[in-house]
Amino acid sequence: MKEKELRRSMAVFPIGTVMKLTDLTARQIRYYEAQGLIQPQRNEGNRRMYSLNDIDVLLDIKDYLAEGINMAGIKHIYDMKQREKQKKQADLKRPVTDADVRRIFHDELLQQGRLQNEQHDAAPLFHKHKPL
Amino acid sequence: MKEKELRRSMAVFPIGTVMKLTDLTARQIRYYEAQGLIQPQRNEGNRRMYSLNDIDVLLDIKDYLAEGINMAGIKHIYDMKQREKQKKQADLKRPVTDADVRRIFHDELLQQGRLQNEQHDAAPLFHKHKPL
DNA sequence: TTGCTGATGTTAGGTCTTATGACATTGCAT
DNA sequence: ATGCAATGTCATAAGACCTAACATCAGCAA
Repeated sequence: MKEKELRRSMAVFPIGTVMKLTDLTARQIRYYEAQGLIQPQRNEGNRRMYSLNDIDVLLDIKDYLAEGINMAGIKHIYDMKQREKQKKQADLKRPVTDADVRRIFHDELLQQGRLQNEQHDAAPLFHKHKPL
Repeated sequence: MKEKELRRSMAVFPIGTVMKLTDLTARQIRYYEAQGLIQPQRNEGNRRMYSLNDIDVLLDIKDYLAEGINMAGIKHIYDMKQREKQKKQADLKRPVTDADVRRIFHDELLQQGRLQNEQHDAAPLFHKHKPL
């Protein structure tokens, strides 16, 4: 599985190809990058080069936007995914100590607090269409 | 399997990416195209766009050349592959008749004749390194 | 309504990449 | 030595992409 991941993270597509594969404009793709949702590589000539993973993220963003979730919400979702990934990595690398258990509990409580108070943050989580 | 084939034949890579993935020069890649070994698509701006299949072929060409086989030999190999593929397709579509058997025999005999007389053709089959 | 903000469109000027065609080079094979 | 196969190199033109700035337009707040 390691080689597959590597292939999926190889930066091989210029923005023109990504535009066709995702049906997004260059403006949108660069904007999502500016929002920190993707981090394409650059080639020697300073041109953005995207991986299959990048394309997956862009397609997900499209879906989320279509569902009415705004950038702030999408960023939140990716922050969560990031945290989950890190947690899994850590879990694989060393046994869980009592201190870990306390920390995890603490983190989770913090997380719940954040979610409940979302509307007080910089931007609302939901937007436009499909009101809940 | 149909979708996978489709993906492998999608023209998504510009020549710069292909150069890196295959470690061939643009000159070489275009030359192999001129020899009919690959048929990359063109985008609206007339730029060559390559598929994963194209890249496979290019990597194979590299190997064949490293083995000392020249263009003529490589073309021959790809002609054979082409014929095999067509034969398989045909076999799947209809039962084999006596006429088919005769034709196949005939073709194979012709093929053998060509191989034996290769040195009388335009170019020799083998080349440089690794003499047999 | 008025004004602000988020997401995207559009444009301009500059740089990088690719296309084509020609000529040069290198190594075999005759 | 000659010829051909495979590749290098160069010039010119055109296409793709970059950054930065300003424009638009819908939704929301005051």
